[in-house]
Amino acid sequence: MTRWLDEQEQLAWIGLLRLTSRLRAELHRQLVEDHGISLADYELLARLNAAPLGGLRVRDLMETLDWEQSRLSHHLARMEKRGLVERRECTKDRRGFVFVLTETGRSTLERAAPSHVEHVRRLFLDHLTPEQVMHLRDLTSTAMAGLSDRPVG
Amino acid sequence: MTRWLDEQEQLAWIGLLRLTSRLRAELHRQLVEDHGISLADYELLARLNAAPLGGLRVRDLMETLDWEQSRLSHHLARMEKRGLVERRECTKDRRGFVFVLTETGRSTLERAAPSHVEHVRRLFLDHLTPEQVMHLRDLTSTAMAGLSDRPVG
DNA sequence: CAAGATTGATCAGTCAATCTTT
DNA sequence: AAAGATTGACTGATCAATCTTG
Repeated sequence: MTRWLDEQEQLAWIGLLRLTSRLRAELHRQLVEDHGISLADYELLARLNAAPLGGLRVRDLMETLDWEQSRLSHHLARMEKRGLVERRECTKDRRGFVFVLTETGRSTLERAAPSHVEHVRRLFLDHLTPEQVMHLRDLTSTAMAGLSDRPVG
Repeated sequence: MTRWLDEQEQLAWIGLLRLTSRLRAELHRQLVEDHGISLADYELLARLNAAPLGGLRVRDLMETLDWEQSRLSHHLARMEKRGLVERRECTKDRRGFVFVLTETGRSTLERAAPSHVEHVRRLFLDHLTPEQVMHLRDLTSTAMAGLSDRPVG
């Protein structure tokens, strides 16, 4: 009864898992060695930087990063200690906090970004045709949508 | 000078990272809840099971899983304690070890596999067209090749 | 009580050092 | 010395419990 994966499906699926874990590992190493921040740090800094007013609530960060609440909370606490982000109390809703980049956080991101993006290209995007990039964009957006609106069970 | 990612490239790249981390998380949770094993456990059991004689050396597991040596070593030690795999000394090369599935390991895998594969389909593959699956297979294989034979620096 | 978020315990992954056999 | 693999210490992620405000 089980609809097992045929060889092509297996190649696609296992390949996807292996590819992304290798890419993450390489990009992580590069960031740690060259800029002293982890890939997770980078992603968080980048989201804060892209935010309209340079700050986001924990709730919003959770959604854009797709992290668990406690992971985010622990991570923000560590980054705060390291002086990369700053915590501010929420004016409207005193349950929440807004996190903003510090000057150190912003300059670290600005120094790291060019080489990081260059690595993303060299390790990955440069090996694809423009059509493949467009296919990938469609595929990820379709698949993410499929993941979100599936039945509760 | 930096070749920044345009909007389409960003959607493809960020989408890929988010998609795979969500898929991993969901599949992991399902395996833990339903079968008491992690996604990492599953992958390791599956590789051992697919091996010609039901066993593999640590070195070979490292390559097919793309894990660090010490991660694999720690993981194998834990799985050995839980009775999922069994360690055997290598006859030809006494530096190495061969790991094989125990009866428990094999039956755990056999119970977990159908629902796991079903989840991979429902969460991911079912949302794609057959063409998209073939594109993904090509893309991952191209990208993995590109990752491997890049210059040393 | 629900929503926003933190805390502490525990477990998995990584790095550097080590041990044994070739 | 190099290859195959393990170990211990440290960092990061997850789970359940908790705290505070709405």
